[in-house]
Amino acid sequence: MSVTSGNSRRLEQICAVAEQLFRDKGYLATSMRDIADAMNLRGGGSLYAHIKGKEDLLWHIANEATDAFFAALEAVCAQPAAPYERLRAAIIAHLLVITQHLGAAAVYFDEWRHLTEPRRSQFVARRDAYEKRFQALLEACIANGACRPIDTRLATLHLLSAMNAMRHWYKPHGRLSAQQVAEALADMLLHGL
Amino acid sequence: MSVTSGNSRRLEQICAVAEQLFRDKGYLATSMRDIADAMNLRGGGSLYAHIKGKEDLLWHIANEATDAFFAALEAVCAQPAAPYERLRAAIIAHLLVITQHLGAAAVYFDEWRHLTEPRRSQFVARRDAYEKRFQALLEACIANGACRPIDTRLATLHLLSAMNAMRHWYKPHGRLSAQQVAEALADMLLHGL
DNA sequence: CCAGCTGCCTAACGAACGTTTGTCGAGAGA
DNA sequence: TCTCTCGACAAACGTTCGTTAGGCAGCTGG
Repeated sequence: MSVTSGNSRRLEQICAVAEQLFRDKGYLATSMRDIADAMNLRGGGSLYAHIKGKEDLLWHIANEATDAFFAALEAVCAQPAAPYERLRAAIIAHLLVITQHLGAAAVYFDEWRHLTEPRRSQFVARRDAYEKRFQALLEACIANGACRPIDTRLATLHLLSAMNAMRHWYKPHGRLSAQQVAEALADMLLHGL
Repeated sequence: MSVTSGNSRRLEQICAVAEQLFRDKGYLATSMRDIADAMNLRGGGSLYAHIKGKEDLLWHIANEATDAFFAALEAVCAQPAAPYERLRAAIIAHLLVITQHLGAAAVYFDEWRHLTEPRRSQFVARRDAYEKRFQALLEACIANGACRPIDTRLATLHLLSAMNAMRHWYKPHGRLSAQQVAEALADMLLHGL
């Protein structure tokens, strides 16, 4: 994973700080000196004992996010359930991953395009595979009669992008818990306003 | 509008090119030299006969987008209609503005945060006002009984962010026309999957 | 025919960026 | 105690950025 040396505890700290800054200001607007400052280091150079370059941070965070989404989806699919219940569970699981990894979600949805090849293509391939799994869940619902026969491609694009848009307005420690927000959102997505 | 001189036809051309690049690569990743290149000019300096600075372009595009959204919403509200039909018309109008101004939409939703104060605050204020108008439309539907009594704040956030997420996947000249996509999306938002 | 304006060119500026390098103090192991 | 390792420090590197300045071609109105 492109680590140069030693203490991987420290690497996780750097990634956590970078995640927050990438979400707040964006990848390009975040300098190595910003990250160093946020860790109480005096110069950006100190970070290079732990990483090979700035893009390593982006790559590491992007993969963490991808892993989290896949893990949540596979946990849902591992359990026996009717197509509709499975889709609903997958939606809620996806939303909960976002609420728990807001920084990584920003990288996963917005900042990934600053990856250079070939990592960018690798990322996109994994992302596409995840979307196909979701589309299959939706098609199972329609085949089952649990959903209206709508355009599945359009519906999948809408469903995923609508879920992902949650990162723009969800605030932790708000009036509702993450679980409550996720359930309410799943309800609106499945049954409308 | 921060124009330094002369031909405002040329300014519009610059903005059109910048809009495209800001959408493709992001504001920070787009250099003045990139914009000049895309206009077949040989150096970034030539642009400064028409603008005062890079941020002027962002500001100009952001305002064009805001104006377009407000104009579409006011056209809908100017016509007499029941709350539900008015909400549906507003949704479709909003989606059509996005399909017709994909570059400006990218600035309106993503790149605006690179505006510096006080313009950033001015932009956010206008954006908030627009969102409040939409929330009022939704509340009218609930008061009317046309919609279920859901959490209006949550529903508004979801509705707006779900509509805006369309910019990530909509492609002009696709299988469906913009009008068809907008109507299908409005249907899914209002009635679920 | 010429004066003036407009728009683009070229070159350069200072600042900020990611990254590299050499140094040094603190702690661990023998 | 000596030695080795590790993380942080400070300074500097080459590049790219937004921006400025000066000059020059071509059109326009008198």
